[in-house]
Amino acid sequence: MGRTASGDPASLKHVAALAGVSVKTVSNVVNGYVHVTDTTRSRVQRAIDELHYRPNLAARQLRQGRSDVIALALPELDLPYFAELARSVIKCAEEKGWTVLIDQTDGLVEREQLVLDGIRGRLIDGLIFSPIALGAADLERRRDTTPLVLLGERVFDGPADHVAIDNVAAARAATAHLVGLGRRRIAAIGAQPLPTSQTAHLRLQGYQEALAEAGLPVRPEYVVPVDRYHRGDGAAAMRRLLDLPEPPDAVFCFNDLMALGAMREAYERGVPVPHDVAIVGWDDIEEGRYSIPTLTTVCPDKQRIASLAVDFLAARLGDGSEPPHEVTAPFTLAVRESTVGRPGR
Amino acid sequence: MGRTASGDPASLKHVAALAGVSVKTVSNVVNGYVHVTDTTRSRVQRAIDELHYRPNLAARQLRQGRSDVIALALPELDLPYFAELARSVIKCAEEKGWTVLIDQTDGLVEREQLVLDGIRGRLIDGLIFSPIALGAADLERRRDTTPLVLLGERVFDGPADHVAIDNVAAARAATAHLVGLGRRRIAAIGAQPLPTSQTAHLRLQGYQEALAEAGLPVRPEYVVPVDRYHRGDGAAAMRRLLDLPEPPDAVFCFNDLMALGAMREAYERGVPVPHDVAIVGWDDIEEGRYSIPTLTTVCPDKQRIASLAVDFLAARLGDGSEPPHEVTAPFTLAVRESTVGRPGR
DNA sequence: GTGAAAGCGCTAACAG
DNA sequence: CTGTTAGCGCTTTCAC
Repeated sequence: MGRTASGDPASLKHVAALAGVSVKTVSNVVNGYVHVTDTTRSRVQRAIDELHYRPNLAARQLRQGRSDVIALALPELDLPYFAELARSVIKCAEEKGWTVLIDQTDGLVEREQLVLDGIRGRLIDGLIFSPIALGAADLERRRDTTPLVLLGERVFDGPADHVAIDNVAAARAATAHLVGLGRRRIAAIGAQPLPTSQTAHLRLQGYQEALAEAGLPVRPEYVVPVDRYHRGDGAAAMRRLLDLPEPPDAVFCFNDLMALGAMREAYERGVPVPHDVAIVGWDDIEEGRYSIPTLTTVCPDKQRIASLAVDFLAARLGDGSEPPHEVTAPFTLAVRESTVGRPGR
Repeated sequence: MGRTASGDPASLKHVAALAGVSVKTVSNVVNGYVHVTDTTRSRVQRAIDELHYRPNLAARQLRQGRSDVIALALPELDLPYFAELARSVIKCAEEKGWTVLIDQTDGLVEREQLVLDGIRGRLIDGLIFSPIALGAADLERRRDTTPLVLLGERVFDGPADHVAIDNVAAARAATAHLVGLGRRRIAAIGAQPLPTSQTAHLRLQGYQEALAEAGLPVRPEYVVPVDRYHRGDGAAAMRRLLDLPEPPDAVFCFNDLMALGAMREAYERGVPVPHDVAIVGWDDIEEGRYSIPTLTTVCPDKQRIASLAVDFLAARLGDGSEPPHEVTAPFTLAVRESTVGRPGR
């Protein structure tokens, strides 16, 4: 056995001593350098195995100035959209040899501010951030220099890369689909009181544009604001809509979770979907492919979004000199039972 | 401006120079030590603010031997059960001042092995691991000394802390519930061909015990194996069951996702749930509270599991000398529409 | 109360 | 091809 008979982890020095070589040689072997004799290599390798040597990443990072760790900051991990996105980001990052550390902001201003302030102190090489509460001003004010890629709406032409989909166009497409089905009393669930929420604002805009195009009025009572984008909020909003003297015959929900909540509420009230009320969601979460009925939805290309974000970060880490990117990821509209009913029936 | 006029991040030395004190004093201020004059403190603080100083966590870790980062290794982040669990773990860890880094294993042997081998170098202080493919033998073989807490089934009395629920009892309760409703042809979805899967084995055992207690036979054709625990697997399994000459009048699915898939399949075949076939799941994911019909399910106390796991790790990090803990978290059975139908109808 | 110096484990630079 | 040295930024002695 080597010097580290007890539990204390072995260092390069221990391995070098056991193998009878210098630390540099061990380092060369560990890092897979070519200029090492096979005999030396195998001798070192044996020492490594014997001591169960693992490189100390903190020391390496201190020396090299990078950790190969990036942070992914998002509101809630148990919101399916973000969970699916996180899965893709982690997968893409892994291909680059990066580890992902998760920051859960709960969409709270102070948490998001901390993330932006670089709370992770040089621990991370880069940050992929999906802001909810923070707006353009907060981002402009940022002093931390950690490379940043923003996910979600394009809030401004700031100093950060940005990956988003065309919210207005997608919202217009979703609403137009309902119009095309002959629906005339089309409501929207997901407006947000806070002016910071670009997402809600843009989707609302697309909704209004589509109505205008169809010559339909925008009825204020058909635009329902919500606090969060959870199932319960969708259900509550639907309750309000169905209580109206003239309830809508279609509802465009700004995310799938609310759409699912709204469908559940319709079911409880005995209102058949899509016959009496058609429902469209947004996010294309797996759940909507198995719900009863299945959910028509706007499909942002999540894998694409994830890979673009990771690629941007990679470019930024390569040489910090490129101009900010802004990219619009593609989307499609998946038409399912919640608007057109069951085929062959 | 201080020495770091350009973008290079400021170090303790820079701050010390600007404030006209030694690095030690700055360190004292940063770490909130008491023995510092108010005047000194404020002077240092001003320098910190001016230079936007952030401590270098890698250097601190190298010196202190700990990073306050833990890893959470689980199969897939977009499986709602794990997403919800991850959320809780991150929240609990945060209360301890820890950051969580996610390792996604996809349930693959090699990935799980890497996690266990301490691939993270000394980057992480501890590991919370939910194994799928690895069994007792692999865990026994582990050489890495990073404190480990296992989530899920108690595969063995090994050298690691363990948090799980009583799978046999919960499976028995779920099956007994179906028996109590008068169902007599009760199937099970989720058996696993691999002998390593303790989870599937234990749940199957509980199912069989409950049938035996009720004097019902265990029909081999009613026990359906699956590859993964996804919605699609549940749907496929249900297809097989409904194709039987004598289809079951109840199905116990080993997780919610498969139950949801099974419900969808029943719907597509025009088989009413729960009238013709009652369905029980396992995990109590949020989705099952809004599905149509809502899903009867075994509810493991996820928050409890998360906090126990984090607490174990904390104890282990405090002084590495305690004996391994094994704790059984509580569970309940949530009875919903998928077995008893809609109340008041 | 504050300062000076050593060293955590590693790799970059330069010798040999 | 391999060895030596220095130093990343921080905290931890130990002086003062």
